[in-house]
Amino acid sequence: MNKTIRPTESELEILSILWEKENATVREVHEVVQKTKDVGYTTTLKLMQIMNEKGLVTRNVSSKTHIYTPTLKREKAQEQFVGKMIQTLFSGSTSQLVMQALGKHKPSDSDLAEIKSMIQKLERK
Amino acid sequence: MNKTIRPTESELEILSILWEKENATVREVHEVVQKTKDVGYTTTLKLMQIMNEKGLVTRNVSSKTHIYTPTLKREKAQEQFVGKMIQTLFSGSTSQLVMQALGKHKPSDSDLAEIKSMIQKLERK
DNA sequence: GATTGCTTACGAATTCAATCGTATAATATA
DNA sequence: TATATTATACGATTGAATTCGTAAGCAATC
Repeated sequence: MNKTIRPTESELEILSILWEKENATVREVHEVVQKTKDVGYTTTLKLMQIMNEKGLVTRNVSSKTHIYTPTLKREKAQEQFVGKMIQTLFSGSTSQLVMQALGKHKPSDSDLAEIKSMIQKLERK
Repeated sequence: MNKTIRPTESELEILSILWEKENATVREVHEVVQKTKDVGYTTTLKLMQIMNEKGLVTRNVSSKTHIYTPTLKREKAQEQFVGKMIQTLFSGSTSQLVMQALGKHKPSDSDLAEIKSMIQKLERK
């Protein structure tokens, strides 16, 4: 049961927009999508309709313009993708992933502090 | 130019095997693939041929049994996917990715030490 | 009330990943 | 040498993701 739902590339992009906004209309989503991809409005619409069928989102149909809300939790998706990534790209080594991430995209000082305290917590275990 | 080459799911799996072994024949790769997926030999063959066309691998054809070598560097792929992931799944926050990874997949003590020293290096910048 | 502009629904076309069957050549072995 | 094994080449199929055109409804505006 509960087969792992695996958002596709485009679905993930839409989800990320919905996660940011909490919920949104097709047009709102499409406006953001258009900044990176050159696709028509109905494409985004169709995509979101499919996502609804798949259960990735729900929608409020009470007014003419529907409002979409993500059902898949961001944390869930993060877990899924990070796990897969560690396996195939870092041969199972979490620390390798962390090193790569820190090396290429340096976080702010306060974020670094946060990570440090997390490490200390882990060390005490 | 130099459009980003984006390995698909299956291609990534094959690449990860090639990265491990440095280089390998179709049969060697297929033997590993079979442990997880139930697919025919020719499927793996075809996949690797396509990867060759795409330039993801090269092959030495001097003997009957070809030997495949990855051209896409593991580090390159890591960079690509980690970057994308930070964007779509962690709204640009590297530290969030790091926290999630550490939380769900705790590294060994020595790895933790390594990460700590990396953070210290970053803090000095 | 007619026109214009959005919005959804839906079917269809296209593209691409993945899978496999069959033919053919090369090699090993009986 | 004849037979069996193993390899590549290649076409074809399947299924899923993506894209878009068109129709139809509703609402604001002329």
